[in-house]
Amino acid sequence: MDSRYSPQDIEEKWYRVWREAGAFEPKGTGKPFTIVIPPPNVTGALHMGHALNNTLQDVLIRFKRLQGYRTLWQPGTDHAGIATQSVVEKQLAKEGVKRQDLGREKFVAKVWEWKNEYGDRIVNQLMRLGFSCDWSRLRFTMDEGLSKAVREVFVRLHEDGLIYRGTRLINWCPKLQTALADEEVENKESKGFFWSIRYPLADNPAESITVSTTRPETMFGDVAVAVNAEDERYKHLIGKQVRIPGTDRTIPIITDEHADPTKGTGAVKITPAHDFNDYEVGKRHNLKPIIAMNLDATLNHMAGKYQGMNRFDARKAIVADLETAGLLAAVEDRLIQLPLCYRSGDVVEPYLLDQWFVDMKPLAVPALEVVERDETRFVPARYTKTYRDWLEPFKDWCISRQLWWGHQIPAWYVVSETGGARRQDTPFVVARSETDAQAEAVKKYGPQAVLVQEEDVLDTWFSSALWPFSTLGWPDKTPELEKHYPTDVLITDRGIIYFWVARMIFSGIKFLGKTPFHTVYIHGTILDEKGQRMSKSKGNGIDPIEMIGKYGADAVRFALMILTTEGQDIKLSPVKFETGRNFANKLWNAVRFVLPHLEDTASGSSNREDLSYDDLHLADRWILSRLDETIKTVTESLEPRGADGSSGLRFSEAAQALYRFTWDDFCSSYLEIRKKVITAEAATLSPEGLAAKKQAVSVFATVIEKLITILHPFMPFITEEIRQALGQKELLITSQWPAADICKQLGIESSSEHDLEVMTKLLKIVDAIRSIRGDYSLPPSHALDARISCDDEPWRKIVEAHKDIIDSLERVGTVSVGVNTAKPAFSASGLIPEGRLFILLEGILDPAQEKVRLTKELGKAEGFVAAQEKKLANESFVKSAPAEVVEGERSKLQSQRDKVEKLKAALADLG
RNA sequence: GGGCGUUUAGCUCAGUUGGUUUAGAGCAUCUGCUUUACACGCAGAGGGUCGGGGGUUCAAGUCCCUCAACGCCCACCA
Repeated sequence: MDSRYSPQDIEEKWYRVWREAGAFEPKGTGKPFTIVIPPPNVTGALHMGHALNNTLQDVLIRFKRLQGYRTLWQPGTDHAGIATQSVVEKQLAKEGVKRQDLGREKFVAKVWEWKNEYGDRIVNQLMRLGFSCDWSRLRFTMDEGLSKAVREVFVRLHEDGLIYRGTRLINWCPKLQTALADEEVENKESKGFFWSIRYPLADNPAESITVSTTRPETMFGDVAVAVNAEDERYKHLIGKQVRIPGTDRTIPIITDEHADPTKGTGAVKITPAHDFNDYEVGKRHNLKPIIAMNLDATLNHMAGKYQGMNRFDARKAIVADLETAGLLAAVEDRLIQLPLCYRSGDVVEPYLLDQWFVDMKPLAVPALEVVERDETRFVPARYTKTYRDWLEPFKDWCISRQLWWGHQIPAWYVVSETGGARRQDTPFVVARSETDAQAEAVKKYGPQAVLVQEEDVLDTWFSSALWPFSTLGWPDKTPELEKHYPTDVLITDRGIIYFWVARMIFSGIKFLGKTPFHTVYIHGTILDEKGQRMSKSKGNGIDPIEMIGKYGADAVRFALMILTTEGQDIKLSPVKFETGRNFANKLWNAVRFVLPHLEDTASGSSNREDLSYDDLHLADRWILSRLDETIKTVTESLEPRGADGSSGLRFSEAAQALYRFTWDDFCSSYLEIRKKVITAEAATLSPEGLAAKKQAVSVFATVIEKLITILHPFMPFITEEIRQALGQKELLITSQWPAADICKQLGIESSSEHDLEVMTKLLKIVDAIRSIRGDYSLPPSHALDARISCDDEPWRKIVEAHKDIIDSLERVGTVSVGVNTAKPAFSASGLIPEGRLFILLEGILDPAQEKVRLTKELGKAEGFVAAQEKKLANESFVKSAPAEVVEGERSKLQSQRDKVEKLKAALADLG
């Protein structure tokens, strides 16, 4: 074994072994535990967000697998409608080809080609991190099975009257030429203008009403001017007609509550086809909307001379013309919220169009209830509010997209009913297949019915919403569905609570009658070291694959886990992975150190049954009880939902417990104490010595075996490698999670508290010696003579019995242990529990320095005593605080008083 | 405009239901180490009074109010 752990050598090997062993597949008759992966886009490349998100899932899955659950981590990818279509379009553009040149069928074939060629990239990248997804069950949202689920859901929702087609004002992306859902629009603040325009009265052009707008180019779609009924300024104008400048068209002045007298001029133009508020106003007043724009965001025939101009050029031209005509009353700078398409970044136009919608209220109500009833819980809990606030307004979901890549809507227009053409009033049938559609159309409209399928595809999120059950085979009744739905925990980021989480919950309830997961864990966002989001355009991303190459997959995983505290964003920089790498190296070396002795005593974990309480050294008992504590902490921290209903998923806490135990307790203390015994040359030992060595090695083997098991979810590769090095044949990944009962088994439990106490005190003696060594900058080569003075005989006996612990942790020449011994000349004093410590420093001791050191400590102790005395002198404290708290404070005071006395004595001794 | 989060050593962060820590860790800094598992290491040390202000309480980093800074999300661009 090399002194440096080289992850590169073993990661690929173990991943292959695990896969060949089928270790990732659900097995056995244990209780199922299921996680569905948030499917990455097929176009995606692995980023740190994926690394974090999936490491969390893998930690849980491996933990539960070791606990004996029948685990399924269901993987897959998302077809990502717009994103994927854009990628392929861009690629074609390089060859000078437009998708329209190819036609729909050929273009879609091209996208499939692209998917088949590059779609596995992200999957392969996920594998590099060791993720134990059941890859044999890899799914894609456009697979035949999942598409079947999509059609089934569409048909059923339609049958239930929850899907309808209608003309509504929707968000239109002119660049992508498709409708968008509300959540797909991002508002961004931007500089703009607020123009006030005079609309002359029809019957008296000398008089006018001034309206204010940020979008003058929509004026050709105006159908009214609204004022507030209470607004004195305009009362005399209500009911009159005004002429839209540049046209002959006149519109009425109406009253509506929407007109706010405090905003602008108080009079507002009403453009129902191009503004969401105006749309509502128009409905209230029965005003027919007028569309003034084409789908490519150029003005249409309503705009007269501006026809054909794009919206931004037209705006400039119109404003200039108004100014010339003297109709521009005012111009004001203004910050406006520009609605942008989340994919293309183009300015979204509200547009009146025929689209398909899902009626949300009947679906949302039960989805709110499961959260109310705690059947699904958000961690952190605050996201419950985010979820609720989004669902509660019950806004219908626009699900149709004018794209080619996606699930084509399973609706067929009976064009034969409208003269062979598809018109707005053409009837349609919705069915699971074209054959079914045909049959139904024939039944309804006769044998001459001619069908044309709806061209629109469904919103990508429509299929992702079904992910927890479509991936398991629904609508078929598969064994997987039977066992693994509902799933357990969903782990994702806050960005897709609306898009995805909410929709999975209502879909799961609607079609399977149960919420799809009991816990939704929302992790933080990975930021760069300055706290900015990582993005391609900023170029501030950290590539996980590069980090794996540099530090190893285990190091990347471990660092991310130690940084994951509930819901907190993570400021990341490459140096953070050093923690993980160093930790792996530490563990590696501990094993490397003891391994030869495991072999030469043949006391590997296989024949450990001879471990018995009587033979155990104090350090053995101590490390075993620390191990039990660590097992308990890690187990409880990882549990998603404790028996008492408490939330676990404290990843950082678990990782830190493992780190501390391994580094501080196991390596720094335990191994150092037992080093001599463990490494003693077997051939030179007496029978007793050999037995002691075997004991020590057995304890080491026991601890390391349990330790690598509970560490395995975090660092799967190195732990599997160590397991094999220990001579175990069975794979660690499918072994057993340990119970925190080793001490109990060995009969240590009854005395463990005392052991812990003694050990802690002994370690404090070592600390005191080391502290003096440090203060005098004495190198380890300088062996110290230590005199330990105990306050009483029983304690002296214990210290005497465990002198070897002190000796092994600190280079001492002689250690003598007495009771109330006098301070030797030329010695430095140290404070230890139930005693005093003297280090002989003849020729080294600097009384002045010693005085400074002791005085400083005395000051601290005296300050504490004063504070404690004051506290305990406070009658209301003694009266109101619980007895044990008061008692605790009293004993603290006592021990500090003791300390003060000893320090004073030490100072007096200095002379 | 509304909602949420953050503010604790130079930096990055822990700190459960207020009281066993006179505030912890890692990194960085300083000192001493070729101690034969590990310099991706060992030992020691310095460094915060917990954003500001007010309040509740015997007791507050921990609860309440308020102010400030930073960040995120949502909101009809009249």
